[in-house]
Amino acid sequence: MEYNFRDIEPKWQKAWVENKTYQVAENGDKPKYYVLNMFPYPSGAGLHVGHPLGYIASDIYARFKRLQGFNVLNPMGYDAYGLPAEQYAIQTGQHPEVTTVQNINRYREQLDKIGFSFDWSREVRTCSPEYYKWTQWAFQKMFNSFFCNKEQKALPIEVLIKHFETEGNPGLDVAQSEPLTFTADEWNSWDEKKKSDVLMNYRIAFLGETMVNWCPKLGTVLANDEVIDGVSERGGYPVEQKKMRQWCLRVSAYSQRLLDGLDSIQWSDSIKETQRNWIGRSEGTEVEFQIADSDEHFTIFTTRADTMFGVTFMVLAPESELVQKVTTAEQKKEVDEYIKYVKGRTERERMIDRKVTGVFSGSYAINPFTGEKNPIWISEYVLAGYGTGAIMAVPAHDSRDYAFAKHFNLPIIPLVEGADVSEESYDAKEGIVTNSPRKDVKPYIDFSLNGLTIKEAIAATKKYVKEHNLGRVKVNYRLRDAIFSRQRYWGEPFPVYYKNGIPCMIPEECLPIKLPQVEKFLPTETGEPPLGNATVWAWDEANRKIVENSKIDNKTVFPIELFTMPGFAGSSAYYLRYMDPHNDKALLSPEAANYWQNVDLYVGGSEHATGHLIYSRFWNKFLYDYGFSVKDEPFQKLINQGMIQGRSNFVYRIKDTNTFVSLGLKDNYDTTPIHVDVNIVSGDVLDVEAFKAWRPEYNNAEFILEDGKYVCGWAVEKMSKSMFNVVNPDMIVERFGADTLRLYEMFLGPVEQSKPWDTNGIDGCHRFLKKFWNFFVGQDDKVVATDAPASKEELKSLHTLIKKVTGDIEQFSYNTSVAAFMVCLNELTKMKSTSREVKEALVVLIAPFCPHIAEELYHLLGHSGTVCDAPWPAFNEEHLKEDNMKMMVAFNGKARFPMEFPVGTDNAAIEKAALENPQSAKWMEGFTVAKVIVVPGKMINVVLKK
RNA sequence: GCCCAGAUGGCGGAAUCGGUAGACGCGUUGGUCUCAAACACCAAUAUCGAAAGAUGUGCCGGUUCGAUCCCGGCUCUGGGUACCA
Repeated sequence: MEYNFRDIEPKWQKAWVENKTYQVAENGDKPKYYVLNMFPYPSGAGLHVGHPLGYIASDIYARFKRLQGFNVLNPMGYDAYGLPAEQYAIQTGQHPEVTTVQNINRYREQLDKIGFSFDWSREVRTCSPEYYKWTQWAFQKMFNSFFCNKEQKALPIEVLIKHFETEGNPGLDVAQSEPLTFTADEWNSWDEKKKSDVLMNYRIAFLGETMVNWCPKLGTVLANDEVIDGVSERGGYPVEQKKMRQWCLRVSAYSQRLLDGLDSIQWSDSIKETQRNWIGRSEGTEVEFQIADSDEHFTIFTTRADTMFGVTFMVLAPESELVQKVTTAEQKKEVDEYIKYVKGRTERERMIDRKVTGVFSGSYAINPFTGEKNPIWISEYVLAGYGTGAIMAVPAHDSRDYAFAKHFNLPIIPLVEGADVSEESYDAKEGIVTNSPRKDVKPYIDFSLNGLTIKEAIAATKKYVKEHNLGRVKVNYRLRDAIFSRQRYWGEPFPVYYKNGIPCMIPEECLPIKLPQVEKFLPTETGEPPLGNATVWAWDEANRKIVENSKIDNKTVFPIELFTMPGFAGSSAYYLRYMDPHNDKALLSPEAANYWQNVDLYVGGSEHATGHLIYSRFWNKFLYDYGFSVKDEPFQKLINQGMIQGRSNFVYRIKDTNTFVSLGLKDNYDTTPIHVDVNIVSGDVLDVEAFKAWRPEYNNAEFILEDGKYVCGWAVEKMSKSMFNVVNPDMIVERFGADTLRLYEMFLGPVEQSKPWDTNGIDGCHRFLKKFWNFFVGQDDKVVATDAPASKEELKSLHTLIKKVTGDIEQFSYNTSVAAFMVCLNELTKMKSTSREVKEALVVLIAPFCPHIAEELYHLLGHSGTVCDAPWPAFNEEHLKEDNMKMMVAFNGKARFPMEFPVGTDNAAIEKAALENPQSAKWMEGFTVAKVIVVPGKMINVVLKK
């Protein structure tokens, strides 16, 4: 009987569904293991062979863990909200829900063919109301929370309100948008609106003013890449920087915890490093500067407190509120012009052309260390959003300050011994401090840094600043709060209505607030977001229900928020929902949370390093603070699978003709390379007839062949439709079977590495499975297996494999596992092994990789039940023990010939035997032996000298 | 610019602790089977060389009896990030 994957695979896939083989429940008798893939966005293009790579890798791990006796949760779902479906809706009028469901069904069909062990009974979709009820719920929890810096956790907003009522806010150490000061009396005297506004300064989900790219003509906010040269990509309308009220999440409050948490999880160093940079912790000093001839003062932030004596000017961000205060009457016109100029520049423009710009404000600041008056400048190179939006400029030791000083001809004072600052600044934090204070001026204060190293000088300055009340030591984070609203249709609606300008939460019992129907998916004519098109979108407070907009009276019926949530809202806590997906009383039950805890293994692309993987950790930490999640970190171990690239093929058309020339001859002509569908090319040889049929314009194409063949060129590129290099997994499954696809995807190379797909190589894996099948099944359709004990060689071969595969799977080194299978099968075939013991073990070993063939053979071996519940074969070291050790004799490190010794031979005897071996004489001729190094079992190294 | 990762045959990639570099697969070449092709099987396949042998893991240098592996410097490729003071 042949290996008939076309019968075997659908048969077992059906059996798994019928027997609910992969459904799991909390089970206290077994240890749990939670394997998770980043859930896909179901795009209209369907899956290509690159998509399942991570799913296969995690499926192998999940199956392996199950065979080892773990209760494995391996769920799958869809990140179903997103822009492409909405864009498609705008173009075609087709409701996003319709296309999304179509795409999901297509994905499911494709996934099912590959034989995953997903528990589909736990499927979630971010766009289903049963799911986004809990996204809305979490948002409300964040709205009703603030972050206490002292306890480093979220607390209910009522705690803060109580504090305000009794003590006001002095001395409060909480995360906030900007510093405010008020007393209890002031608080108590404020009306509802004012209180609401003040609380926004503290809530974890809050309405905040943020800078956005605003296009007045389109009436919408544009993302950075939708703006080109200051005008909108679509329409070419002017775009300006505008402060807009948006929902935000106070992710920045969790900066330190997000940073510290990285030490406790097993992620790759590179992704941890990316997150550390993104969080951007920097320890520095805030120093107060008095404005000359004024009572005003301002604060700057610096990490280089050692350079206080090298300050030659100050710079404010153009958006800083201080700008108006420091601008003098004479400079006002110039400053206003500059501010106007900066406003017209987008972030993108600033990035591309980095010219030095700025304007003098007319005022001076007094340097508390030198007493000198430093001019205050305004320049866009200082960012309002970081630190205090004001800096002290030390041109000698900061390249940006240096460029500015050179451009505006400002003084430069070097502060490091031997530093040459005539051509560029000296930015390194190494060297001995000098000129601090300068020897040619009378010291202003009794404080010197001269002679100290830079590190010592920073510490000494910090100490001085603290003791003399000139400022404070401060830690800054680069991490920004996340903007949480979008002016789009296809996303979660906010459970918020506006009562006389005050945002109010729709009661928790009324959730979910379902996305309303609209006729058009574009912004309204008055410039409102698409939800403005909904006619039933108002909140009747008394009757607690959604009603027609026409009923809005702002007394009992109020408008509902028109923004929707961004993509990361639904994907931030989905792993918790998988633990208890059908619970309509809570996000998840405490029982489920306590049993499944957190994700043990998370598999997905590294492109989410600074998006999803930060938001998710933030979201989980927030839920952890309230006890909904039982672990501070959501994903214990993370594997980033690489991309599968496409391997494109080219044909070469001779210019202005319809003649195509083969690769080897193309240099004789003036040709244009043209992408050709990889599915009509085999082994880089073009199927000429298929090419003619491919497109009408090639019907009468002519070819210049080499050796009777048309050879195509090739290149590795991204797998995409436009390059005609997309390979569909369905086609591979049809031709070779799911088991072959799974095996080959893993065999291509390390999971974490990007590598090109080449369908030609798949034959090797398919051949292996055919041989594997033939090893078990004889001519008469019966499994050939004898109960006689396995020979020593068979056991050695088998246990080498057990050891290798067990170790490899733990380390996600699947490609070498596959190679080990091939070697082992080869050996066993040569031995004509018929041992049942060996075959039983082999079936279980291959089950994680190729579950269908394993299941079939398991049954042919006489088992009922599923191979998924078989025990993983135990490794026995005894079988690998050798009688002899094979060693290489090397001369000066170069290996020459092998020798064998019984295990346990002592080093002296080995040395003697090696030197007396007749082959050695040849190499030792003309040399004397300096010493001999014996590495038992490996190497006998004879060190020779003349 | 800064941070991270990587560079090994014609190709994808092995070498898990510093010990015979190139496992395994593809491709290529030769052979067996076949009227023939396909399939299958066997053999060879880093480079130079008839061979003995020599040279080889991006480049230069170092440590070591011995380096793909450790150290210093450089080049290139991929990814992230960007006036973050």
